[in-house]
Amino acid sequence: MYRTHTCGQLRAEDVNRTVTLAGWVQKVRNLGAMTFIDLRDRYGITQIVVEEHSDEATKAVAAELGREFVLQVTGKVIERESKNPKMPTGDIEVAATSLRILNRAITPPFTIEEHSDGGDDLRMKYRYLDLRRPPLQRAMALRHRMAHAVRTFLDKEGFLEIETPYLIKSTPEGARDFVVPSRMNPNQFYALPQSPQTLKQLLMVAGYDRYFQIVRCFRDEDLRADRQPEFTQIDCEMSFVEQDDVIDVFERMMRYMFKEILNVDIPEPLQRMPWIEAMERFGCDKPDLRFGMEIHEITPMVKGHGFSIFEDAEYVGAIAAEGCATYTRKQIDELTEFVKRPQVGAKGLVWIRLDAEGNVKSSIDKFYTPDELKAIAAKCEAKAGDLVLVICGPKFKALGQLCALRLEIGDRLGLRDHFKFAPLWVVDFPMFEWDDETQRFYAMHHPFTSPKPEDIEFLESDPGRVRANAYDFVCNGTEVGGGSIRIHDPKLQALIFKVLGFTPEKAEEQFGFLINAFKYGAPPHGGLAFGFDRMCSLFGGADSIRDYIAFPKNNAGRDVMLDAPSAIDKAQLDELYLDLKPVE
RNA sequence: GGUGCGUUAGUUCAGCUGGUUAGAAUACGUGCCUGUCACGCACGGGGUCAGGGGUUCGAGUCCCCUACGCACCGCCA
Repeated sequence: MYRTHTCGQLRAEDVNRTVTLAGWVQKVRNLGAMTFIDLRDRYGITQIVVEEHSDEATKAVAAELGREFVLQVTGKVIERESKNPKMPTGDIEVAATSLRILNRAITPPFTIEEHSDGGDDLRMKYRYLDLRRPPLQRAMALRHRMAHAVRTFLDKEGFLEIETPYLIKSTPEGARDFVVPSRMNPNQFYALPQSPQTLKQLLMVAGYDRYFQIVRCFRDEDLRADRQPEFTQIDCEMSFVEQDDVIDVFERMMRYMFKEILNVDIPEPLQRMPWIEAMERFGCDKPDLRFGMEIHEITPMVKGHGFSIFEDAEYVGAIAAEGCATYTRKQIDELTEFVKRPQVGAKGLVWIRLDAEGNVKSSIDKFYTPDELKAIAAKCEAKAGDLVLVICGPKFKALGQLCALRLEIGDRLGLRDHFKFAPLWVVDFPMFEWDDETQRFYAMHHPFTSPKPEDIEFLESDPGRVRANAYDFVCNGTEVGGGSIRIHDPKLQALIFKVLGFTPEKAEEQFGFLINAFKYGAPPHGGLAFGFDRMCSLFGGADSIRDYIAFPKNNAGRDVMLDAPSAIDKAQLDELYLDLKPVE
């Protein structure tokens, strides 16, 4: 037996017990006659003491120890002479009677402690060392507990977890597919699923009316802090349901998760905000409701005063930055620079300062009287001491820029507290999005999403006006989940494909298996999928999902630890009938 | 495809308007130390300043290219 206890287990009541521990040497403090060793495993740290009267063999081993040696210690638990209240095991220590080196370690490239001195890149390369650190171990444990809670809840609700294949058919709509060549079917490729969307719909046809799966999905698109090429979804689908039924189940699931994992009570029921309202009040479809500073349209108030920038604009909108009237010229310039960055793309920023006494001063004093400026400020719900910030342009572009500005101010004012949660549903998404480049409509969600019955009449005449039975679960400015009620009527599905520019032949080629299945009695159905990694980072209070994935990819989609992707040899290529094209 | 920031000791970083032998902290090694827990003290080793090109009497420092890292825009039905 390698150990009788873990390194996080022993307490004052264990004094006098003879124990054996095994773990990694985090730190050796040699005081000359005596040596202290911090021994670590994933349960905690226990201090080992090698005293002067210890036998020579034990002292010799202690003198040899280095960081991250794997060590087995046998000894007696004793009360510490000087206790350490910062450690759960701080009342005791183990007086070693025997030390056995189970394995040696070379010096690690960074310190393996609560706060490492290593940079992100280095820690990623030695991920197995970083994963020894308590913050990463807490993240892995959180992820485990969350997956467990999901399964517990959905099992109780009668959902079956059913696995779907990873080697499936490529469907060029949407994200780029990762593809896998088939040796037995030369020149043909599987695709890895971007989500099990069509498969779970087939499960509905098959009569499994409550399905879920915690499943890996793959998208060959550029990465972000909250986006990985392979990521995990809680994928769910239900039959004989309408939008309210789906929202009901998964709102209860989220309420259960918040309570079970964080002991946080979220409102009941959650707010449901129509997409257009989210856009007009917050500038985006995933509003951060942890703070106010909503966007207000002031277009009619500013027109007709000779300020040509506003005269030419389709839309003029503003937010009132709380307490920012004291911002210096330099700080306002910084904000102006922020909105003018290519990532935000505004042409400029107009400001109106409402000082503590209620006097106004602005960058457009020449064009508006103080009373007019005060009226604009009032429209934005600005109080004395606030700074009104105005952006104009094409409506949805300007709204997006105001959204970016609002979040920036929120960050600056510390209003985006990681441990405050503001969840909501965003509903009534548009069915289609127009793409200027390809001059066609794309499904905003996916082509199986059903339109609102009352909007079906506009499908052909005015597709941009049609709203979908689609809904997103949003929290703190992040889209955590999304779904829709699907189409189960083949005629309606054919019409949607037509609006999306699919010829019947193209639709048949890509989705024939689904269209065909629907001829055999498809129940009305719908569902949704949560981004599990994002949910973990949200619950863990982090911005990046990488710390909640044991072995994540870097910015360029590389696994720097494995050094993947990598070239394969000629024999492997030949077997797959593949030739490589030189990179330009 | 694009924008911004970054790359200097094992590690995290400093290094100003270009100017002698590139520093600090920490880690590492050696020695001393009986209550440490960020142990302490002393000494020591450790550098292709990411790579390439250019400007200059002279480049870690300025310019260009490349590579790599991070964040973001596009993209992510």
